Amino acid sequence: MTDIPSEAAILAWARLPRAARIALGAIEADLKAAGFPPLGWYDVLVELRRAGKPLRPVEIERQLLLAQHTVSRLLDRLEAAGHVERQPCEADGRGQVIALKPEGQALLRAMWPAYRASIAKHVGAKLGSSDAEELARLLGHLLFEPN
Amino acid sequence: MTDIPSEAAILAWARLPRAARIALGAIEADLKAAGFPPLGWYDVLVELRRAGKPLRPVEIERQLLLAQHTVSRLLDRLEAAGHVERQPCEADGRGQVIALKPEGQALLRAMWPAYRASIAKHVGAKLGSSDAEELARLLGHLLFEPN
DNA sequence: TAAGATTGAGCCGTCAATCTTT
DNA sequence: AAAGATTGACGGCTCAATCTTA
Repeated sequence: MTDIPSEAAILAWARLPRAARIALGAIEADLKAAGFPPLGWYDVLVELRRAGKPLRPVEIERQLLLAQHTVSRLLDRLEAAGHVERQPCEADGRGQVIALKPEGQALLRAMWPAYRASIAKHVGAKLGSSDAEELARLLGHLLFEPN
Repeated sequence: MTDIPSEAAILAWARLPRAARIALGAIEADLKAAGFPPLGWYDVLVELRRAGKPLRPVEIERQLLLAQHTVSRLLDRLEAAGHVERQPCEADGRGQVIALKPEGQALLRAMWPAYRASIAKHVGAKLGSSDAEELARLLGHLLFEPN
């Protein structure tokens, strides 16, 4: 494996964080204007809902590809806002388990229509549907290829 | 234009910030391990070198798609580290002009081999060259399509 | 020793306000 | 009024250390 990336790889790399920052900024601005919290909250809550049961913080970390301390502080805020609850973990005394509260479920339901519309506006409208599929596929390579 | 994005658009959106965060984190970790500063520094310096002349902060903002205050603080650090110099702007008394110093040029030259190798490892190695081209093209849609 | 999780300190980006010049 | 740029206060992420249990 060479140390010299192709020109195409360099260009793709240069655009990747920029495109992510622009889209994320635009979508978060929409949500904020509608009175909603940052997307990190949504990501955690939706993960809990998908699981259908309380999760360990370490499971959330792996799913969202976030660092331990980042998740820990995110959970601080979510708990303070009443969306989740930390419970002792029966299976492992070191750990805890994070339970989704009804308030968190309600937040997910309230946010989704605005979030969905913002995705349509800032992502969907800029890509044909075959382009969107292709983009998802290529990003998947970056996410799932082993180092 | 609909408020309902396609499933493909939703998936592409979900992966975009995650892929960017993973790649950025991995590349910055490599650079940091080699004793180099964050990539934001490189981005600003390379923009100044490409221009071949001092730039206004507002030009840097537009090129890097960053906010005014973000660039202002980045320039604080770059100036404190001796890589750039703020000069008064002759054409517009409100503004300034940012000049690249030899130390900044030297940092660019020193960083590039490590940076390039890290791009190859974390981006190039995960995409075939036609995939890299395609990814760059699709990200371009997200970046350059009007709102 | 290693793994799950938290915490204090510090850095960086953001918000809102401000200043100067156009 | 509007545009370029900066600044104090603050929120959130990161680093390194720490604690507890496996």
